[in-house]
Amino acid sequence: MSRKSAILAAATDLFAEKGFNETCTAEIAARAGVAQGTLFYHFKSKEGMLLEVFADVMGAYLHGQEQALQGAGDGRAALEEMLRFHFRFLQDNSRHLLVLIRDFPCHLLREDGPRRSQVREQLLAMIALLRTCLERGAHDGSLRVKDAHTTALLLRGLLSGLTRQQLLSPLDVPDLGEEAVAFCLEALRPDGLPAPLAP
Amino acid sequence: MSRKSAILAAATDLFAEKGFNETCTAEIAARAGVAQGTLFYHFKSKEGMLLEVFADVMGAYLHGQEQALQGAGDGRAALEEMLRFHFRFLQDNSRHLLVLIRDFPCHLLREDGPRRSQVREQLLAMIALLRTCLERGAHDGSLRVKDAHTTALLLRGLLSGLTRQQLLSPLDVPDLGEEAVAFCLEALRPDGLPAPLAP
Amino acid sequence: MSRKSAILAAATDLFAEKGFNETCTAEIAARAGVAQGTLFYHFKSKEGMLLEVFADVMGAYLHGQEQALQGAGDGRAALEEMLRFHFRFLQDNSRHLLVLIRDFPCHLLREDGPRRSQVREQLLAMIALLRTCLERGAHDGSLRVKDAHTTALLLRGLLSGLTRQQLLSPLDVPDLGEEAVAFCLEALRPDGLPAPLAP
Amino acid sequence: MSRKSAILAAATDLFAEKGFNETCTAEIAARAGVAQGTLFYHFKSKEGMLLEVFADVMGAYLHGQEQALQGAGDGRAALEEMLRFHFRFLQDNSRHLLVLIRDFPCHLLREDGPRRSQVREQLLAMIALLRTCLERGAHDGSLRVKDAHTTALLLRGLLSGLTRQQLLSPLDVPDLGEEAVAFCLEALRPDGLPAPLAP
DNA sequence: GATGAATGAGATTTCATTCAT
DNA sequence: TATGAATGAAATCTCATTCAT
Repeated sequence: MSRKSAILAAATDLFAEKGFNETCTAEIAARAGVAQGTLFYHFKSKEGMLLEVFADVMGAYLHGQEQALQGAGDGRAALEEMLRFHFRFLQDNSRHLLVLIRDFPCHLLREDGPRRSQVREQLLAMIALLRTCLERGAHDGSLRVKDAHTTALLLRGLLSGLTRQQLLSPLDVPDLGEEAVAFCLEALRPDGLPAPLAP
Repeated sequence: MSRKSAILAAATDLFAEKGFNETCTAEIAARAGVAQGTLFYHFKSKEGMLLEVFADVMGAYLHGQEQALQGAGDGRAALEEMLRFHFRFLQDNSRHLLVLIRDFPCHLLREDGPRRSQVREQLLAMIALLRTCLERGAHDGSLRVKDAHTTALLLRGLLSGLTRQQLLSPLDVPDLGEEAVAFCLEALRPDGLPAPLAP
Repeated sequence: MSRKSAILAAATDLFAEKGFNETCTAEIAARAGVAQGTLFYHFKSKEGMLLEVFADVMGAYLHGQEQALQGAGDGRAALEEMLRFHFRFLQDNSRHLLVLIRDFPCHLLREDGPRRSQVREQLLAMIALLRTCLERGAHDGSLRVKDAHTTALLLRGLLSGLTRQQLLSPLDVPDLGEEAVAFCLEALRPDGLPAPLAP
Repeated sequence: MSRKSAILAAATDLFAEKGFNETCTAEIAARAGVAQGTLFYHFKSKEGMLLEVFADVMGAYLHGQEQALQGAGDGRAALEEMLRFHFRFLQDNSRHLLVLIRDFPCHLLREDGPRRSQVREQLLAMIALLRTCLERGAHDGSLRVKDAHTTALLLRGLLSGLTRQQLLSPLDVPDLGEEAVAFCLEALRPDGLPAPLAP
């Protein structure tokens, strides 16, 4: 593993574990097994590391969501796939996902810059993916959706809120994946379609 | 206004505006119009200020939710009231709510201490309120709820996620209050109950 | 001596001795006998210290020059006083003067700021003083001056160049004060006026 | 152009533009179009680059002054040539001259070393040139000079001070070349010689 | 109760220089 | 001859907190 990826891995771990602010660059360097200066040879700044970590994790997540969307049948099935993928990703990569939701670099995105716009685009891409899925369902009658964009935002809020609660809550929160999937599908169920039998 | 409440007000504003880490105590003192030392006469530490700000805002929020719960008729109506109260609070007190969701003191709550347990209890109280509401609906048949605790957690996750998205997203997010209320009610609608007419 | 003036004194010494860039803040703190943080309690930045040191020394210098100008008789005598004062100041306060000419904060003055404009004004004040003196001499016939402003600039360049050479040259340079005074007076001697006898 | 001269050219530009301390080696390498390591293959250190840049510029300057001195008639004419050459050089090569006067490596010259003594010798050569000129004038009666060495130092101080003021002053300083030449010639004019007519 | 000067530990970042290739 | 990744020492500055008054 190259030094740069060692740094990236160390930063990902630490940002997830302790948060961006509480992680100091000396710690990242130590965990990556490189000198402090090496960090700044490979990245412009600590913030630059976060942005790159961010883009990487988001890239993997988006890739998975795209595949979930493509593989599925009707809109409802696609949505189910996407929701399930989210919670699977949460289980398998909780460390990585934590970076996304812990220090989502809100303030970083207000200003501009190449990395920044990349992250913003990824965020929009996720919403677009959800919208595509919802529009398909609206079209084929498998989902009841009034406004696809609004509903996409609603779903994204729900997913990120649940994930945040799961990973960061001081309370012990059980895995709400199945419940959440059922909740969403039910909320978007067309009138004619009967509720699925409980498992 | 006493010095202590001036400090609290200043801290609330700044924590909401810039976040806990980015706010320095000198700034709080300046905005409150007191000396830096005065901060530490009234509070044990900067973290202590956050905890108190937190408890205050959460107290007001909980108070409102309790009233919403008590005033309403059946479980479904009560839930609707609670959800609507949340988004009204978000509109009227976005600054304050921002403190709750921006720096939700996750790491602060892991350790113990008197203030810390207060905050944890408030968090539990909110979930209990939602559960009460859901149980009432389950009992009177106005809501379809399998497990009240799980659903309460789900609703809390949804609310906090949407609020976070609303207040912190780098994207322009419209007010999703109405959509969210409809979404939740629909998800919990009993089979027999017809969907409400669109407005 | 207050801590702030101790810092100022230490900074003056070190800036004169080693130059601004080669002096580190830890050294200033050590020599002033204060903690490093104290520097930044009293000054915004290291550059802020330089600016203040600068303004102080320049203030003392200007004060002396003003007195030299006021006390003298005709323009020629006034100029002589001013030139002599410069070289006396150079002898008595070489440490302080060194700060002025070593790190004359050229680049600092391009941008703006309250301190910066103070320094710029002091610089202009010095030139104005020289011009006043030259104009007086032009008026009373004791000096031959074509353009007072230009000549003032020329004299300032000469003085600072000589001072710089004196204090910073790697060569051993003798005190050129007397020579310089004679040189300047001779250069500005009106046609009618006989050259003074050599001492 | 060889790599080494590309480096030298880049260093000259940057040292003149931003000063020695504010120029970093990475920048020099980038502007020269070579790798950072290459800098240290050709030069012992960053300081070594400055010394070489210095010697080069000083060499060109001295060469011009020598020619000015040789080509002229009596001492007075020679001095005039030399002074004029200085200001012409200042106009044509302000970038290069800036290196000489901006970071005149005072502290560098205190210690020893082969390059260092070269620079010191060049400095002495310049003074010697001026002295030669003054002595010629003293001898042929075209200049009134009491002590040639002292006056040479005085002229050098004047020239470098004016140049510094011209190139680095935060104030807008007009070209003082003509004034300076006149000023010096007048200061050294023998009693019998009438002042030249104003142009 | 209130102050604000002082602290010192620690954070990020810079940069000349080295060295294996 | 040339490279460029890597270094680590050092520098400036921040900031929560303390304490004598």
